[in-house]
Amino acid sequence: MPELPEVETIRRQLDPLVTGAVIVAADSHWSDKFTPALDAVGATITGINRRGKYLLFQLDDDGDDESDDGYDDGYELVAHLGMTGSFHLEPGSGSDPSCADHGKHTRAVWAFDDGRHLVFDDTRRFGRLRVVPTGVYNDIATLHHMGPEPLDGEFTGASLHKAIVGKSRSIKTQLLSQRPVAGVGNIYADEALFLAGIDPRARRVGRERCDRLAETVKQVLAAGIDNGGTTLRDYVNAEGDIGRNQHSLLVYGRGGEPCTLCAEPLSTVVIDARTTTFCKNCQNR
DNA sequence: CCAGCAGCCTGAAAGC
DNA sequence: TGCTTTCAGGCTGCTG
Repeated sequence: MPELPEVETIRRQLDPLVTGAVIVAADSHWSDKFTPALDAVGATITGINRRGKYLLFQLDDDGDDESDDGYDDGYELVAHLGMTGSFHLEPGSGSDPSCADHGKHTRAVWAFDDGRHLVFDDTRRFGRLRVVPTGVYNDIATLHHMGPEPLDGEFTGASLHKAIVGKSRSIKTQLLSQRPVAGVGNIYADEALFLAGIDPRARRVGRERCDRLAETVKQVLAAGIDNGGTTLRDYVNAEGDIGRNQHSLLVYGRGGEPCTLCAEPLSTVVIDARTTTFCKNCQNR
């Protein structure tokens, strides 16, 4: 389940390898979640950015701006990995890409002018692809309303508090909404709430606790990146390797095990259909 | 506008 | 040649 650290790990690996490549052909799974892959044909990849859990492949549409459509800044291939998405490159695969020639769960393939293929696999098909004018996210609701990047300085206890004050949903639900802060998923939400001493079911979190939570969100995401992401089931980076951060998790997936702070058994509850692990003793509502 | 929830997906694991 | 049920969950789109 790729969250910000996993997506950032992939971005860092892929960016130097695909920058400058020209997409000469593409193929995709029939679902309209993936057919937008074909819209990138003809473009040159000028780099990869990331916003929250979304990868943003920057596309230069070859200088053909005669249409004067107001989108001189080019386009972006927006990719969300969903639960099980992954990217990798295959060398020298030719200019006639076909998903069927790759893995059983390959959902999109882009052929480059040098013969390499960029391959997107996604077993459960929770991922999505779109090509949009750069920065125009009106049709991608979560991206359009995305909160600040957690590691770039804009995200603070004050901004977190401002984003959640007056809302009645649990703090964990709000973190997962991507609106108070970008890129936090189930694993890192549980970890950050544990370190901040906040019960994930809490519906009122004051300013001081927001200060703590903002710090622990940054802490767990930065550690996740340093460790190359968390692999519990499916996640692999662009080189096919698993992450190492699963060895650093303090609560996620450890229901029933002793809390590392007080040794009481960790509790498991379901919040919004997501398994949630926390310590009733160390985390307060 | 917000809160809540069904639906999308497949394979691994558990249950019988 | 085991079948069935449960579980994992990010996001979309609908309802109230």
